[in-house]
Amino acid sequence: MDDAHTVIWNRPERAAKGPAPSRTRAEITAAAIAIADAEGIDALSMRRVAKELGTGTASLYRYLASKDDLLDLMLDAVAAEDGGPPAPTGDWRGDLRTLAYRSRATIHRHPWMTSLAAGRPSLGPNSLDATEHALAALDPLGFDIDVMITVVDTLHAFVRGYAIGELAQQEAVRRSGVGNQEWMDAHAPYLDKVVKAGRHPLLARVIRDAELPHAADSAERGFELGLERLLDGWEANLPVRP
Amino acid sequence: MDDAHTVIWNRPERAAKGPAPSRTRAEITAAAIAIADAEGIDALSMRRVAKELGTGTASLYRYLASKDDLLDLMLDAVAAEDGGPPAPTGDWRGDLRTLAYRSRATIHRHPWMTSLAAGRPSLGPNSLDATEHALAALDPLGFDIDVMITVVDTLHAFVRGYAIGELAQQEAVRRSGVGNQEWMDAHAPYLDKVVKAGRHPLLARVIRDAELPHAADSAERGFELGLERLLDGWEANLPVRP
DNA sequence: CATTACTGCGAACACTGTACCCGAGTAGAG
DNA sequence: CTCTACTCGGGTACAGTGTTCGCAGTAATG
Repeated sequence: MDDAHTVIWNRPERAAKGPAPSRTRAEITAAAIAIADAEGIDALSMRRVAKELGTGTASLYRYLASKDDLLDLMLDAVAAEDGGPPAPTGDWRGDLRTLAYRSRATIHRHPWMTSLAAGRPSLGPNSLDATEHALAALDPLGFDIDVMITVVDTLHAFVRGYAIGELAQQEAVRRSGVGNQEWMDAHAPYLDKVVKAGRHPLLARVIRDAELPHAADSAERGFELGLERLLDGWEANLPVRP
Repeated sequence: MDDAHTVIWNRPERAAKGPAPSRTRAEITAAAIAIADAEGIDALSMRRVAKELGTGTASLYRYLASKDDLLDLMLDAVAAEDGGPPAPTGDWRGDLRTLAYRSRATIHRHPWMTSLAAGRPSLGPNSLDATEHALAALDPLGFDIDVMITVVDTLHAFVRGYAIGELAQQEAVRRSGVGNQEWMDAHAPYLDKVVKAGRHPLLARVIRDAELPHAADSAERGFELGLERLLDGWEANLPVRP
């Protein structure tokens, strides 16, 4: 069995013999990302990609073994799009913060990422680069290598999880085709009923008294607050330098 | 326009007139969850659910407006399955920890949750219950209501994001149909190449020296570590009690 | 220059979600 | 008790999906 090609990153772009391919994997990936960005992940079909590229649908399967491979390529392409992560500055808090904000911004630019990452670990070269740089920011702290992994994992988990929560709202609005105001109007009577039922006193307090949910930058501020507490947690557990 | 029924939770189970429906929404939801648990989210189709229930496919649309509605119902049903969250004990760290572990366990029992939650805010009654209880655990701490929201959000974000990372691996294995060992074998030569290339010294150190990734309970320990740091972060920022 | 190994791609297959329509059956009104 | 209005179940159909097959054409190799 030809094991070498079962992993997309190991497949050669061009064959040894035969005519030159008229398209590249990068071209196909870019077209797919453009579609997903503009019309959502549900609009991304092989036929749609082919149409965008002015080619036959079946031709795509000369470059990709499956649609899943295309999704892998999309995830990795996105990981590289802003020229790779910045170099460590020595200020580990700032570095991690920057990393987190950039990661969140990337997800916002490509909302479909969140639904994709759910069933797909990314081992693409650009994703590996990103992990390397996150580790580099932590390196001077003197953490155990195992602890460093958990720090990076936790940071990623928080960013991913938080961004998913943010986008779930937006996606629901987009999917149902109604505007944000109409969506809130549609749910308001239901939430009112919940509050009036009295079995959720704290939720009622949230709906009545909380200011953050109504703020224009509520997601921004919630993200900042969560992130800073996370950093605080590590700062309180720095290893003793020898 | 009939706004009241545009939200699934407001739709009456039974119509005012006419014959009694032979199935319930709960029955359909349970069948769908069983399929998704056993065969993965990709195997969940309306025809498959209908077959499981011994009914016609089109009949399902008497109970649900769309497949998306079914997915919403599934998410909310899962939120209720272990009899609701436990009551606050006064030990806020313990309470939040319990909540986090239960949430993670639920996701592990139903891996498809992660791919669904990506595009769907959960406003079902059971999901609201869960939020209420999380807020209750925090109530005695004297946090501002807005801060309480961010704490709950951040905790959820971490748990969701971390569990997604865990399941991505498992899902990839399940999807490709090969065992965990075969999967690692298939990727090993590629990772070796990366290490040998020398441009990822810290990743190389991880692959060579780290013990955690090879431990049987690596995910468990990583989760615990991340969670404790998160709790540390809040503990370091408790409000001054008057 | 024949051979070989590739490329592009139309057509087809087995699926999917769901709209439409029908006969059958039931509940409330008179 | 009859009538009528409405709901239920479900067969059929449609548009769309990912993917495979087979064939014609092309570029490099020996």
